[in-house]
Amino acid sequence: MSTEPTNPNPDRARFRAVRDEFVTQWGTLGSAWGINRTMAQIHALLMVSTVSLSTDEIMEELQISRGNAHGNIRDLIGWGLIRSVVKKGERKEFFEAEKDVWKIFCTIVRERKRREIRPAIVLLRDCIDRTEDLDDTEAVAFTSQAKVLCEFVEMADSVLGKISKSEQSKVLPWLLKWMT
Amino acid sequence: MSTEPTNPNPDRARFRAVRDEFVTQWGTLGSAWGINRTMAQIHALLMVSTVSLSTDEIMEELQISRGNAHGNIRDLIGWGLIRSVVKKGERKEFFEAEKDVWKIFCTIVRERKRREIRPAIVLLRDCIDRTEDLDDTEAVAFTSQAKVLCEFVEMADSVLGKISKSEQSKVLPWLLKWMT
DNA sequence: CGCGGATTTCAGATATTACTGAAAATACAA
DNA sequence: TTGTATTTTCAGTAATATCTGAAATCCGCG
Repeated sequence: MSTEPTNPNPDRARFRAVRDEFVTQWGTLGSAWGINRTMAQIHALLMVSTVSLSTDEIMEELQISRGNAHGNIRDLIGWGLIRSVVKKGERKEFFEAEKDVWKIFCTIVRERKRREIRPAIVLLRDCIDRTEDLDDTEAVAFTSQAKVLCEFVEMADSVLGKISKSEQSKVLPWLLKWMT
Repeated sequence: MSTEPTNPNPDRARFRAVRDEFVTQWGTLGSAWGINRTMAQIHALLMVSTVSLSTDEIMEELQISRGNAHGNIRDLIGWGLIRSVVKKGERKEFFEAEKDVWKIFCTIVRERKRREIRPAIVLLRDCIDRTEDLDDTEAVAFTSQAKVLCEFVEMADSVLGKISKSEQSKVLPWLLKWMT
């Protein structure tokens, strides 16, 4: 007899390994986009989970503390990327992620617009307001560049707004057609 | 007579104050997008500067060390957002930023595609490959979600590729028209 | 060569961000 | 109300990312 116990379910083990790698790597990718690694991991985990998970299950899967899990779960709810669901007969909260990629995309776009694009516009407008009346060469160039940037960001803001308010069924085919 | 010396050039002082705030805030915004604060600040500084700046001038303006300035300047060159220029009669390097917003946008899109979108596609394809043959319910759901994500990211990749290869003069008016 | 200004490197210091874990607060059933 | 499961908070700790500054290297010039 072998000293190595035979793996009782190699398929399941393989699935777990791949899923874990996905969750881990998704976390890494998230940090490149300014998203907290753990938050991206929890999101990834819930996106590919068929059932809703409790805080304890998330803690166990990702080997993280309660406080960490809790905070990041709340943040994800704040972003609108996951929601809490009540299971009958269960006292604790369970969480599930939106699975529809288009909806996920629109949610992220909306939140980024609100949290980062808007503040950029406010900053640029303010810079323009406070330098428009100056006539020093440097100042004029500054104001002019700020205006160009501002117009661009404002345009991006409205385009993203339009897209995120559209139906997937209207935008996607149309994008695909335009892409050829 | 006043103890406060009269400011010799209030306009210039105001301009400096606004520009400094712009540079600082742009750095903050950058970090929300996963960009090193100092790198974003150097980029901001060069974007609104009418003249090219040396490493020493950048160090002075942002009050940072030589090593810090140097590394971030190299990174910006790596992104293609700034370039070094030689001034005749000067031994040291000077740097200037691309000022055209559309070009800046396309450069960032191209680099993000290469550095972050492509790796995501590789990850997703790999996850799909390694789970496609499994028939456990969980695994099937995982593969299916990975496929949906992958298709979406691939589509985003091509759309962004198309846009960043287009002429501003072709895309912008067209976007504006579509937006109304 | 050898000098001197400019650039590059990198080990150690610092700052920032994220995480832990236990205590406090809360919610709910009996 | 009281006991218990669950959630929330947060001070302290850890991990990571960033920065400093001095030494090493590079490079054009006489």
